[in-house]
Amino acid sequence: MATISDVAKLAKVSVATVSRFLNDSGYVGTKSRESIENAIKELNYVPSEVARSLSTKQSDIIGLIIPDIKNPFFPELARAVEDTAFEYGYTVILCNSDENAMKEKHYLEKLTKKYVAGIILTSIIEQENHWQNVKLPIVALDRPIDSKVATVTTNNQKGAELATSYLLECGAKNLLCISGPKNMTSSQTRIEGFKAALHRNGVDAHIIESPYDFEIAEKILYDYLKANPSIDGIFACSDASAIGALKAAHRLKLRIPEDIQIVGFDGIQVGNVVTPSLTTVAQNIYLLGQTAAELLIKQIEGQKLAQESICIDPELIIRETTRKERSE
Amino acid sequence: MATISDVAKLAKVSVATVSRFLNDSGYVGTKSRESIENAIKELNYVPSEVARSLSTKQSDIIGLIIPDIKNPFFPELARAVEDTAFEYGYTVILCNSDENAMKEKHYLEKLTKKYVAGIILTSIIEQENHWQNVKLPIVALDRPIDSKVATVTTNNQKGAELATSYLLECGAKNLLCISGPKNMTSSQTRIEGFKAALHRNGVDAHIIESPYDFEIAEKILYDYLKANPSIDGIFACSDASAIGALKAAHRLKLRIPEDIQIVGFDGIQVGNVVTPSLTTVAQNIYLLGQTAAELLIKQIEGQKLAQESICIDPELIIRETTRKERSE
DNA sequence: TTGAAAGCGATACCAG
DNA sequence: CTGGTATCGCTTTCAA
Repeated sequence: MATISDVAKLAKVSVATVSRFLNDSGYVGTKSRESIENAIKELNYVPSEVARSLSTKQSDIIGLIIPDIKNPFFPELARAVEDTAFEYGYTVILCNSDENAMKEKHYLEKLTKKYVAGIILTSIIEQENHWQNVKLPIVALDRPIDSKVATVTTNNQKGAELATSYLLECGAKNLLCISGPKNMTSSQTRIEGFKAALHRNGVDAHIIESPYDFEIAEKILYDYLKANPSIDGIFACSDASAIGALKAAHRLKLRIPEDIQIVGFDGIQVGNVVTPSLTTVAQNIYLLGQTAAELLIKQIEGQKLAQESICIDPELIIRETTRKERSE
Repeated sequence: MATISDVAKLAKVSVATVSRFLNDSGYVGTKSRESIENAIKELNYVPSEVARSLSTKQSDIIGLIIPDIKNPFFPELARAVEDTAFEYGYTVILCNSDENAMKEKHYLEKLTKKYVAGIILTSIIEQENHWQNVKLPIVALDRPIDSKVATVTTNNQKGAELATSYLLECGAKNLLCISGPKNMTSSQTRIEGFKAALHRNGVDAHIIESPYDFEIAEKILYDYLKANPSIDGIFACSDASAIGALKAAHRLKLRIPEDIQIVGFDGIQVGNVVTPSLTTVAQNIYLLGQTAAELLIKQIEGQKLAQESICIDPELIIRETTRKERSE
């Protein structure tokens, strides 16, 4: 691998001049410029980002910490982050935390060691403040972590209200809400929205908890629906549990949407391919990722954006698990 | 940020000693050890990987270049790579090439600049040899690129034969094969397998081409099945096109598997959630990724594995788009 | 068992 | 416009 001084030697100039040429900083004469260009060609020279990082204490690497890329919500998010990073000349390191605080900490430290430029984080740790030590620019994605940290989320409350009202509008009388894990703020907020919408309509309802996993949700819902046949409308806090509910209903020979209607939350691809296709509150996943990346890059590049938080509206996508019947 | 010399100063030893301590290389006296440990605690010292990289010319970063993380095949693959990397102390940079040679080249160069330790690559460029310049350890994943490069693939031929024979066994008489893009070796190999199985059985069949995208496949298949109602068995070279076929058949009011049977290829999650659930030749995606990562790390750590190539057997997963009827 | 000092490959300040 | 050189933080001989 050729180095900058090889280039300098061959071009018969100093390394300083080559460096200036490389970074378009300061003057470089036409002759110098030319011979440097040739030398670079000839030596097949590629500057070392590592050396540059060491001397500038900066890098163009962004760390992305998410629970699990296998979770269908995250590929699109990761893609959006990567696209945006690419556009601005950054590169992304992918870390799967498995919702595990130890792993999250491990990665945080590891990324710090690498002088990453900044971190985008869907954190499991919503209460502790172990990122206080992290001096880097951070953006919290999907889950807020600290009021001082820039955050990008979906308007969960609004989305849940949208879903719930629509279910009611479609004639559902006996509602069930499938919440996510209790420690997830987003799930809690969705439940708030659910309750608010019910309250406005004077209806009462059940709430049960299930992880965002369609097989587990299917089991839980199978038992629950069997025991509570009067339920005719379900709002699930995730598409995964909505699909679980759909499968459970299938097994119980309930017709969808005639006997029971279902609305999910997230807007992942599978919802569209399942039969009947899932009515859902779709988060704008790509925009979420893109916005987070842009916010981070702004911070990295110096613009202080004092506790800027961005909340993105979701959108109700009506498909086949609900019936529009204007409640007569 | 504290540096190694801060630690040395505080611990009243030399940086060399601290370095030896950090890397467990060479002797460090008990007293030195102790004071170094304290100094590190006190200063909250974290070694800089960048500086280390610069002096050792090594790093613990692995580059992973794939077409698109949104493609349902890749999240699990990426996860396997990341898990394995994590286990061995490496970190992975994710790059989406979009099947675009320019982007692929860009990333290859970018990764080189960063002194990545090695690269795992699902390449679009199967003919050109632009990786000849890349001096780094490389493993080709899913798609072979060069006989000199270690490769991990699924046994596509065998998988296709498995699928085709099974379709025949289930009584299908009039087969259609949906191939992938012509320039993909894996798709070509699957077609070989399809033909081989047919040949053994003296049956003839149609082959059409479709991208690995279920919406496009649905359109193509809708027209094709409409024009060729005699087709009663489909082998798709990807689950995506299989699902497209399934949807098309649905729209044509064909009953599955009574009127038409379908077998896919890949074994992605959605196949299981679609209705009826998809019979498919499942690649062992996780193992694929894990093996590639292990092969790469072995190379990185010095073991020369002259053109080692690993071919992993897929497995037929029988679900609901086929009917087992032992050919009457 | 320890430390001094020479790199690693760039950047950037300061003279010229 | 250009070049010398200190510096970034760590590793690695080589002597002591």
